[in-house]
Amino acid sequence: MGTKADLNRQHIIDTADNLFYRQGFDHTSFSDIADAAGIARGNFYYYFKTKDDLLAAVLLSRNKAIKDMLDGWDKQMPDPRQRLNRYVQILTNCQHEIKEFGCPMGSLCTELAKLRHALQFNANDMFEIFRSWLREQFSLLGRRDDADQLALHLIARSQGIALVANTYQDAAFLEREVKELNRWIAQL
Amino acid sequence: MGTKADLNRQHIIDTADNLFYRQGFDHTSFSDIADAAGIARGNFYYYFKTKDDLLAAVLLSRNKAIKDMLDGWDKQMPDPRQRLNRYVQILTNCQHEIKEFGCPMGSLCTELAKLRHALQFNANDMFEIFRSWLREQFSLLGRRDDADQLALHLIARSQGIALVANTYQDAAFLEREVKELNRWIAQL
DNA sequence: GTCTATATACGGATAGAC
DNA sequence: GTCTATCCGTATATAGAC
Repeated sequence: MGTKADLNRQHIIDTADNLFYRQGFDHTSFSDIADAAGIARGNFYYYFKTKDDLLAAVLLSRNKAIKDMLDGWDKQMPDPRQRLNRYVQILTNCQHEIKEFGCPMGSLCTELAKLRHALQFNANDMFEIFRSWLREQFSLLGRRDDADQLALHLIARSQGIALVANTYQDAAFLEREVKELNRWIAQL
Repeated sequence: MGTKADLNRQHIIDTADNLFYRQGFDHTSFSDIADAAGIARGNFYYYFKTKDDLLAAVLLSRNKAIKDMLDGWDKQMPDPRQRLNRYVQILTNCQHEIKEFGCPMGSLCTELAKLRHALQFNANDMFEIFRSWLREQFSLLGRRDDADQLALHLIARSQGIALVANTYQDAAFLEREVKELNRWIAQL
């Protein structure tokens, strides 16, 4: 439904999503979100009962965005190898954000693990969507036996690159490692 | 100096270090540290003026521990390949902590980046100590031209493994990837 | 649906007795 | 050096007028 309330709700979710990414979940206050979204603090609770409710909504919103993106890739690209390279290309396309704030998925999962947050494992769904999609591509390449291991391997490689690029704020390192991953995909 | 005050100071540092690792820096309060260390909140400020001072002391303490460890390895093992494998073995030895809390260096750097903390780049020193030591080992293996790139590559691989092992709380994945890294070192 | 005002808890940090 | 008591800011969350 495209009612005004629904649009406001999604606007809050998008604003919170962005701030959670840039500042961390715990470190982002309702005031931060309210200010950035242009609404009053009090009105906030009309849409979300607690901060955890808001986090849950952000996670669902992210999951949908990831699924939509992968569906689009599937329609545009029939070749699994091309799809794998498109996955790796995220690192290049988002290199400025990654340099500043790391990976939105990895940094959030890391934080929720430390907080021992109730939604810690809900956040894994983001990775799971990528993982099953990657598994499918490796299967199509004939690697049915170790498709899942290859999927997790590629995710871990990407996460390591994002973490180091963020820590060192080094985009050149990121570019080098992306080329390395492209070579790895080519020789599978 | 081994005075009582110095011992207390180091005791606070060690307690804070452990809590920062398990709960995160921002999420750990003075009350948490005081309770865990068995001292009163007020007495805390006799040793450290601010929370940031305490973090700085924790970082220095970590740096010293890393240097001492690497010096020990250098004395025990003359072969650079053996040393590289010993580095990777940290993942296996610490798999339970990594599964629960991730890598102490990577998760702290990730958090400080989000907080835009003044000591964000001080925390990188931990990685820098490993990086220069790894660079030395790759140089000894005859890879003088790309020694630094190999060092960063290995650090990124390790970080990705720790992050995914923590996110999925999956020790089997960690073990598989460690074997992969051992193969990579063997065929350098 | 949106706002202001406020309850309540907890954070870092300080003062000062002992 | 160690403790208790406390200030002050900010956080989540709620109440209730409009």
